Amino acid sequence: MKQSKRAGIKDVAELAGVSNMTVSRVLNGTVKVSEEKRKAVLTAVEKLDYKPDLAARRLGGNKSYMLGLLYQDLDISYVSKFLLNALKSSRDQGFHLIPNEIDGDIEKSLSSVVDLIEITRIDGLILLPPVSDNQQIIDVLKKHQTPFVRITPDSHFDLSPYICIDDYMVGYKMTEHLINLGHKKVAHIMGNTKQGTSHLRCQGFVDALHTNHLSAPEEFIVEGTYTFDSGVEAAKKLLNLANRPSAIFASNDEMAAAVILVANNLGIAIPEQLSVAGVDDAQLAVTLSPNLTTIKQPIAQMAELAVKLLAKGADNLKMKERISTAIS
Amino acid sequence: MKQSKRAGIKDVAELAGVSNMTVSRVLNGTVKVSEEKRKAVLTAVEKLDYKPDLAARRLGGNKSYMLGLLYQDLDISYVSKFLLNALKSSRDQGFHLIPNEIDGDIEKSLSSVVDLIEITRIDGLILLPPVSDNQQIIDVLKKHQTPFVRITPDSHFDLSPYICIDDYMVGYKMTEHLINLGHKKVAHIMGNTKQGTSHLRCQGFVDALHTNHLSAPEEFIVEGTYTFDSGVEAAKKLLNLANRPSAIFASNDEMAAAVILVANNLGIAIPEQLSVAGVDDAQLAVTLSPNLTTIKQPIAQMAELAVKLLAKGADNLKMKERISTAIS
DNA sequence: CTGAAAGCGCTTACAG
DNA sequence: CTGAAAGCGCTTACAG
Repeated sequence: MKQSKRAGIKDVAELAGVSNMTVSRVLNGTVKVSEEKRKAVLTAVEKLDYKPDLAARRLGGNKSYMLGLLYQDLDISYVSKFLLNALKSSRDQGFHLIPNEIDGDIEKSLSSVVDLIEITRIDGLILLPPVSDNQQIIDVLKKHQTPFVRITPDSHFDLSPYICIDDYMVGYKMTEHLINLGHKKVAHIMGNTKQGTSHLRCQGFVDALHTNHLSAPEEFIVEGTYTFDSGVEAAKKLLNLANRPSAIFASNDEMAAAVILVANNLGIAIPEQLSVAGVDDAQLAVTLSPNLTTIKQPIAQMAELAVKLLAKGADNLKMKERISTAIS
Repeated sequence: MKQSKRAGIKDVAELAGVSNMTVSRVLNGTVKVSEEKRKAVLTAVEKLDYKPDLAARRLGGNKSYMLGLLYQDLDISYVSKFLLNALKSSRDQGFHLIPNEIDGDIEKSLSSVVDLIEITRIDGLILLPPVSDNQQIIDVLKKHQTPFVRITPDSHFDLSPYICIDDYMVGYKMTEHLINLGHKKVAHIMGNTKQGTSHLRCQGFVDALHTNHLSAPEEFIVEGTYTFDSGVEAAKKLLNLANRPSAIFASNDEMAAAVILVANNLGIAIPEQLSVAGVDDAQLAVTLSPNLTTIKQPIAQMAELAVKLLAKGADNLKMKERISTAIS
């Protein structure tokens, strides 16, 4: 209470009867320290309420305990929710998160990112879509060899570690959800077949049916391209079938919305005669229609995982992390 | 391009033919340096693309170039907008902003604030409402002698510097706005007379009338308490007047909404027979009714001012800063 | 106006 | 497993 100054590492070392290094090692948990000394250090730390200075740690070592978050528009609910959760996770991990906007002024944006790397020496960056696919940003990060994790990138998946939802499980769970609703005749509108995502979701769909001793006739799986128009085409095919499905699971919400439109035009009542399900993509975080079942992105989990990956250090970065999803 | 390592202050000093100190002084602009050397330094800085390391600056000196922002709920549009603007201003001022949530877990929240002060050694904090009136937080900041600026606090204005809108101008401008609309008979519903804010807005009202060679009869100024109910009472008094006003300026939106309700009940058409104006308080940032003219808080300006005040250092902190407003 | 010295509080090698 | 030394890259006094 009467301490004129905050306790430093040497105060702790003195009280514990060890050297600075032992204190440092106990706190960082990198190297083995004898139980005896470890306890003495911990006790001293507790007693003095010692907290290692962030700047000194950065300057002496090589970790800054700071992470950056690159976003484009904070006003988007997806972004602010991610930020909120990322801030919480960062705090839990003992890191600070510095949000940084990437806007139209790309020169300025790039220079602010470089400053984050060179001046602040952040330990890593999280890129939110659409920054996840900003080649200029990625190039700069690569050049500076800064660890970064991209959230749901659209392409170039091999460029860096990234986090996306588990698309197989998306397909599986949504299909299972429809089956649990009592549906036996479930159809699927695939997304663009050039994207792995589409196939994963479709596989989940097929497997969920199989697990539940059901199967879909060939004509129940229609290819789309994730656009509303392609959804309209696909829906027409499915709903004009002699033996039409009682539920349609579209690979994204745009196509699901198209299904609803077509059904309405055909006088098919939703949800009485047809259940429609979609998947919420990327920044979208709203349900397009009250009659549409959709899968929302588990933003909190993605944020937490992103922070943890970077907090653990660049070495632990795998190329891909998948997150399970919840149906709403 | 081929530099194996980033340029340090000594590299700049060497290139410029001066000492480290001269470089430091030129960059911080604190002390006079001869024009000749200053130019040499600047040239060298430019050539080497020198950027002083943040941690070293913090450790060597006493500024961290980091600010904290305390908020309670990022989902509130007022908060995310403030954050966004504060982030931009911080960047412009060469500071980093670390957002930190204050939630129900007050122990944890307080400790995170203490960490911000003791570990990160931020240079100052911005408190957003309702944190601006959180006594526990304020006590901690006072104890640690950390500079902080409160945004639109509700009370205890002498506890710290704070930023609020210029209430006199709010009253003045809104009244002027109504006069410009052609109104001659403008009434005012004051807010709680125990708060200075109410009197300032009322004075602005009176002065605006006066400047425009108008005046309000005594019964045109009614006291309210900022509540909806008090607005109803006040509106009844005003609208039942034999010579009733053609425009009513209420000191906040709650009371203005009440006026609209009462007018509707009385069969008075808005805006044909009556114009209603209010003031957007604190976190509110939406217009309550399409027929209501309201003054919005200049969030961007407040954020910028808050950052600038803290960036300039504790010495420059005045107790009160006022911001002008815009009518929408 | 300018500089040489010391120090900020940690961590990285280097020894043992 | 543990410690003494040196250094991270700046800035603060202290001199002149």
